[in-house]
Amino acid sequence: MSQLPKQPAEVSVPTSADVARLAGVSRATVSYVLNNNATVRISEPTRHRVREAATQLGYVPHAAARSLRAGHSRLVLLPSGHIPAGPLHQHFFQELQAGLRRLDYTVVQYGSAGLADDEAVRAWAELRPVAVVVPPGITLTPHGTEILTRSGAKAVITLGPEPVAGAHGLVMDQRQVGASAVGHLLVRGRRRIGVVMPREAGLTPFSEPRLAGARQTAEPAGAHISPLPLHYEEESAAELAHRWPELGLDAVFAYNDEYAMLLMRALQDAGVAIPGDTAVVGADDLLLGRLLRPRLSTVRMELAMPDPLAETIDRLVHHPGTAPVHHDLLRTSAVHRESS
Amino acid sequence: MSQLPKQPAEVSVPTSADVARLAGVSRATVSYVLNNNATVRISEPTRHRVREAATQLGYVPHAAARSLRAGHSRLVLLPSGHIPAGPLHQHFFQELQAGLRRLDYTVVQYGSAGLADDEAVRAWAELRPVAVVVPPGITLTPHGTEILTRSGAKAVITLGPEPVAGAHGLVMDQRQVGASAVGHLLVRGRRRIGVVMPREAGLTPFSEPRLAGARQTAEPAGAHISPLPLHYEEESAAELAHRWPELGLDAVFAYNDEYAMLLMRALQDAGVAIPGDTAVVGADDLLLGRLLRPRLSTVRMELAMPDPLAETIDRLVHHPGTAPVHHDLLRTSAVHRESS
DNA sequence: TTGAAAGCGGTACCAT
DNA sequence: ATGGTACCGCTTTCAA
Repeated sequence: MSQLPKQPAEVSVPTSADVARLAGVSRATVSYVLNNNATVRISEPTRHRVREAATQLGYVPHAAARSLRAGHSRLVLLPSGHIPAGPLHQHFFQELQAGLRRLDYTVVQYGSAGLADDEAVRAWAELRPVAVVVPPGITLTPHGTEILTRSGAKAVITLGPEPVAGAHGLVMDQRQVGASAVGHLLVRGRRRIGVVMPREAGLTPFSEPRLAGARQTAEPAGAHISPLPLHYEEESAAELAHRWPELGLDAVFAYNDEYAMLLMRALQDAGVAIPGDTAVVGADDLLLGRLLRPRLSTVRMELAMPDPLAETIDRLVHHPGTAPVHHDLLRTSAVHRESS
Repeated sequence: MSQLPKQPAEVSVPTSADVARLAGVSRATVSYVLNNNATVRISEPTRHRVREAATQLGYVPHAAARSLRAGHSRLVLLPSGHIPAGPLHQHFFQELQAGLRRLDYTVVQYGSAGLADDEAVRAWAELRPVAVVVPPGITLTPHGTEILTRSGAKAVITLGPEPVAGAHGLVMDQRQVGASAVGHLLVRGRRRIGVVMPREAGLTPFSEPRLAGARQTAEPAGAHISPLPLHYEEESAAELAHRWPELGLDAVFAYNDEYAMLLMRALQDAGVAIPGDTAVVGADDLLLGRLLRPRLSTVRMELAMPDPLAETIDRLVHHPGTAPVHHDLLRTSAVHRESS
């Protein structure tokens, strides 16, 4: 059983020609058998000999050669950025990936951190993906879209907050998050609202739109929004809590539950009553937020239809002519607990 | 400026032949120029014309064709499983990826969730990666290793708790985590120690070794270990906390900080004094654990040398003969706060 | 039922 | 300083 072959380093990779030779047939026949080609009839004994030879050699077809010949790949590229992917996204991609694999696509994540926009796009294009799904936090320019389509991508899909010219946009409008949070706070009578802006790099693509959404919602109600830069560190939170009185805020939307928990603890330590003096709202509906006292109010987010998305991609691949689709994936709702 | 070309759907992808035609040279020359081939001298005007033509057509080389010809790729494959990747791993991979890219490798994550072991391995092998880095939680059999090396992989590296025959093992021995936690508890005089076992699927590759490490450390000290199955849900924790008195434990290692926070809250709500009645230790050293009262004791984990790992891989690629390396990446240390 | 051969997009040797 | 061309591994007509 699989005793490691201590060959002199240079083990040559078996090709379909090797299989053919061993089975005593032509490469064509090997291809027919291994791909179960229905348009051609191969005798059972031959099929058997070919299969036998293949497993004996440990033959694995060469994807590059195959798709080179075919003129197209079934590769779906999923660039990933520097953003620490939260459980929500991870789950979403997991589903998407499963759905695409069911449709017989090869899904691959390509880490693009540290590449300039167009470098990254070129790198993706070299792989000749049939579809590219760009998550929020990675910027795709119209020019980038063009490079991709010109290199054969049938579907280019952005998940960012803004539709990109030429690409199909499945929008995740982060503004909704800010809007839900602030809406909730307004209903509960708050008017002077802080919005935490994480200082951590890479989060701006999320925090800026959330702030914008907060502003849009606050304005008509005559409420006031103050951005509050914050590091994800105890000292930073303590410092912010320290000057809380002079800020004169009666509520804060803390970007997400983690920043909310951090800030809430600091505020409590500084003697600020929650929700008495200041209401606190997070986002993500983490389990941990429910363990705090008071329990953390939050904005719950759901990503609709990862699976239909797989089918949408499949449709786009087959009918590339289609006009860009724009869809909103994000569903948000405020969850009232005790901190607001 | 990049007005979207509303072509009748079938835009043909430009090849090096197209570039050659437009520049009025041969394909060979195009290759020389675009790859800055030093072994051949091309006149400046020609170089210019070629570059001009390439950009004008939006030419991007075809990676598959290139590596088919070259006989090898520079692809490093990084299978990813169903396990919710924590920040520690994400950071580690980020670094590894950056390091490898600096060495001019193409790094790609391949989601293998829902594939049987050998299906997955075949799928990887089809891509003819030059190296494969298998994270913990994904099982690689010796047979799988053989398939990969036979298909041309020069370096197969496992990050799991157990070295795999034939592969280079960069071990992350999760037992250390349990050992550190229990060691800490023993020093503080605890003897009847519970170990939380998450019921969530996919965590067993981590939880089992941690339990084993706990047992190994407890035994010589005459301490007793009780596994405690727990769902990551408030009800499950409450239920466990409810029968805490009858368990007669004076300490618990809660798998990680998240489970620890969950359990600690439930215990407090059930009237169990922490650390008076029961000491609690988590793992991961999350910031959030420091916000609890009492502050959560934890096991800090560090993944040594992601960057040297990139260079190790590079070396392995160049000198494949090398005997399997086995190395321990994980550094753990207990951090005493207030919950123990 | 099977085989011979062309060709996918690049690269690199050998001529010119 | 350039061009012609064989070849990488695989699929797919077309012939036999």
